[in-house]
Parts: sequence; C-alpha cells; structure tokens
Amino acid sequence: MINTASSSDSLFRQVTDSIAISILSGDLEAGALVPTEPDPGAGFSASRSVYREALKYLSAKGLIEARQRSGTRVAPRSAWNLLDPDILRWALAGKIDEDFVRNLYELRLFVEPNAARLAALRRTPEQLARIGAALTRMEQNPPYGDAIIEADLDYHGSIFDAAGNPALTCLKSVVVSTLLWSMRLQRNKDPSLFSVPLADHQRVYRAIEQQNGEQAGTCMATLVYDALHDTIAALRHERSGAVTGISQK
Amino acid sequence: MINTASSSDSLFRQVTDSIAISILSGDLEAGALVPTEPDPGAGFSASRSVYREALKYLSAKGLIEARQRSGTRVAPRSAWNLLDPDILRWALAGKIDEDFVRNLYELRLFVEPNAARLAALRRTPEQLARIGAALTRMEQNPPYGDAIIEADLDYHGSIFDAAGNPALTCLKSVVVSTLLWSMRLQRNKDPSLFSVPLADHQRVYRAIEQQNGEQAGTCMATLVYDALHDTIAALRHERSGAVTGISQK
DNA sequence: GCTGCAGTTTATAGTATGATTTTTAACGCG
DNA sequence: CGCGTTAAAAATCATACTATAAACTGCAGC
Repeated sequence: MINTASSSDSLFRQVTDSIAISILSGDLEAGALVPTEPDPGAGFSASRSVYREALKYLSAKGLIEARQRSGTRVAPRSAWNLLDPDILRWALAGKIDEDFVRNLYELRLFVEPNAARLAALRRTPEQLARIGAALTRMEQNPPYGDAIIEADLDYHGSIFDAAGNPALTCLKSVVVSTLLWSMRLQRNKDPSLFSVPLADHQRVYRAIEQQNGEQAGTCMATLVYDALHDTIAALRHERSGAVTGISQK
Repeated sequence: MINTASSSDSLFRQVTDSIAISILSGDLEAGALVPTEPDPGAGFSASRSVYREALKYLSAKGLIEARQRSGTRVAPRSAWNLLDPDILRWALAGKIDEDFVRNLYELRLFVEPNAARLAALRRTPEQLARIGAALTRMEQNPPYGDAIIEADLDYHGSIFDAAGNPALTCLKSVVVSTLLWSMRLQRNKDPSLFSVPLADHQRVYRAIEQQNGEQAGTCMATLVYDALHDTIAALRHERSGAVTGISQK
C-alpha cells in the first residue's frame, strides 16, 4: 500500500493518516475496535497524547466514535463525512473504488453547472480575470502535467468563488480530489487528446464572460461529463495492465 | 448568548463548543490568536489535555490552524468546512445570519431535486416504504411540533438514502440544520398554514412512488423554494419584534 | 430452579499535570 | 546582507488519577 505518511511529517500526522487509511481502505471494518493505546505493531510508536489527539481528529471527521467502557470503534460508513478534504485524500490514497468516483462525479454534475451559472450572473470583473488567467495557464502548459493540474484547480476554484456562495464553495474539495486523481491516471496520455477538455473549459469561460448563466451551466455539465468519461476510461485502461507512472503495489 | 454547552456534557465538549461558537459568532475573528493554554477567563477551566484535544478537533473542521512558533490562529472563513454537521450546529446556535441561511437553501435547491430524481429512479420498495412512513407521521402529528421535525428529517434523509449516492447523502446535514432552525422559528405559526409544505411533501412522494424522476425533481424544487420563503418570512417576522418561544437574548 | 432487580466490580474513556523536545520566526552580530 | 543565536510556541512524552457505564454477582421473590 502507498504510505502517505512520510517520516518528514509530524508524528501526529503519521498516526492520523495511518489509522485513517486503514479505515478508508477497509482494513478496519465498521464496528471494529480501535486500540486504546498506540499499538506497537501498527508501524508507528507514539505517546498516548498524540495518539489521543489523533483519535479526536478522526472522530471530528466522523470516522470513529468513542464510548466509555465499550471502547472506541470505527463508525458506520454513513457517519463519515465523505466531503471532507482529508477524507477524500485518504480515500484516494488507497485502492481505487470506481463506484465512489462515479458518486463524486455525479455530485459534481449536480453542483458545478449551478456554480457556473451563478458565476456567470454574479461575477465581478476581477473574478472573471482570475478564471481567465487560470484558463490561459491551462492553454500554455504541457497537457497532463503538474502546471495544468494547478491551473485547472485554480480555474474551478475561481468559478466557485465567483458564484458567491461560501457553502457551495466547500464542495471545492470534491473537485480537487477527482481532478488530482484523474490527472494522475492520465499522466501518460496522448497530449493531443487534451484539446477536448480544453475546449470545454474555454466554452464555460466564454459563457461566464458573456454573463450567460444557462449557457455556462450547460457547458459545465458537458465538461464534467467528459471528465467522468475520460477518468473511467483511464481507470479501465490502467486496470487492463497498462503502464502508468504510479506504482500499483 | 445562548450557551449550548450544558454542564452535563463532557468537559471536552464544553470547551470545544465554547471556542467554536466564539469563532462562528465572530467574537474570535479570522487570524486571531487562540490562547496556548486554557484561558481562565473563558467560562471553563480544563486541563491542557482536553484543551489540546479540543483544538485538534477544531482544526479537523478547518476552524483553526496551528503553526509552531507563530501560535494557533483562527483560520480564514474559506478554510471552514461549512457543510460539517458540527459547524452547522455551532453556526445556527449563535445569532442568525440571513445570507448564510439563503446560501444553505440555495445549495439545497441544487442538490435535493437531483436527489429526489435519483430516488425516484433507483428506490427499492423498502426505501419507498420508509419515505412513506415518514410522510404519514408528518400528516398525523400536530404541525410545527417536535414529532413533525423528526418525521421531516426522516423523510428527507430517506430520500437521500434512496438516491444511492453516499457522497450526496453527506449533504443531509445541510437539510438537518436548515430544517431544525426553520421549525424553531415557526413554532408558533398558525397550524393551518402547514397544509402548503405538507402538500409539497406529498407531491414529491407520489412522484417517487410512480418512479417519475423529472416530476420528483420539479416537486422537490418547489418544496425547497417554499421552505426558503417560509423561513425568511418567519425570520423577518421575529426580527420585527414578534414573540416566539425562544429567548432572543 | 428461574427471574428480576440492586449493588458491586472493572474496563475503558476522560481529565490532570509536569517535563522535555522540536520547530522556526525574530533578533543581533559580524 | 548573510549567518548564527535565541526564544516562543507547538509538539511530544510520561504518569498519574477520575468518571462512566457495561457486565457481573448475589439476593429476594415468584
């Protein structure tokens, strides 16, 4: 398994990540007891303080529940806050669950077109400029590279911001996780294929520029739809045994 | 201010709630330093253990950020996970922010019609029965009472579940918070006025029963829209000085 | 003998306290 | 201006003690 917890991280982070990934990956099933004290055979050794703080952190995410006398147990999946940035990071660190990815894209499909629509109606010139700048960086950098990822995140994030609804903006994390993961899968793809998603992004931008809400919504729906299909295709391609830049251990 | 932290709660919970509400209410502004050790003048006295665990819990919600040497500070609003159940509880415990409530309803308007649509298409007979049972309880209990709130929550929650998308279901907390709060405002309303929202709920149920996705979506949009208007009206009514069952201190 | 309630035990989370280490912003020196 | 020093604050460690509630025990009653 990929160990997200590098030794350069704080001990707290190592412990938190380690337990969280065990839960998210299914190694620790719902209802399973989480040891009272740091387990010597768990790949880390920490004092009770950091261990307890890690458990509090995880309980804040809904992953575990502590009850006196009974012990601390892994909470049922329904209690997990799947939209939390950390949870998404942990979920995507482990083995890939195609259904979950579909669920995330389905949610994006409900939310992002509306965000784009509102952005078209409510944007300030400055907000439009930020979206445009991100788009430019997407156009001028090598496809499927790190700079593109950053620009793409900035693009979608700016649209959320322009929509002017802070509660909506919290769903940015869903976009971040699907995007990071999708790009990781497509790293070695034929660069010329990037023209399709790029055109999608350009269309949305133009609609927001022209303050055409309905158009922005429709184009964003297409964008997300295309992204889902590309991601699923890349996932199946990888599963068929193709070589990627990522160890599949 | 309303003190949510009852003395019957654990010390950890009292401390956590107290600091969180200070942040959510704006008493502690973004960037403000959070004391290193439990502040004797903060309404509670706890050991460093519980205090530190409380801070970890809050940092998991994105409310605060700790950096060595610089201190622990209130994070910018953009980092707060506004969709987290705890955060919503804390937010609604304090003074009411009409804009924020609008934002939450706007999000519901994007999400719940789609949830209803999927529920209509994907529901099992058992899931339909749960929605129906909740609706029945809404019909047979006194309007704007506690039993109705519970039934209403169950109704919306069951629809989320029937939609079959766990990531979507995490937004249940948004429905819970808006609903709790809306009902609190309307507690003393004329019972006959409840017929309108009730009819909305019945229409959505019928569409889900008939597996008519588009119809379910449309009706749910109407339901949320009506709920928003009722809530805003009740809010303005209360602000105009009308008596409610709740102390406005 | 079985049942059910009351009191006791005990495992586990929760709370308290003091000390030490690590990080890093800020300061001062050459 | 760069480089080493200092110190403030978080992070970590270690060890107590307390509170809670589930499980057990035993006696009274049927």
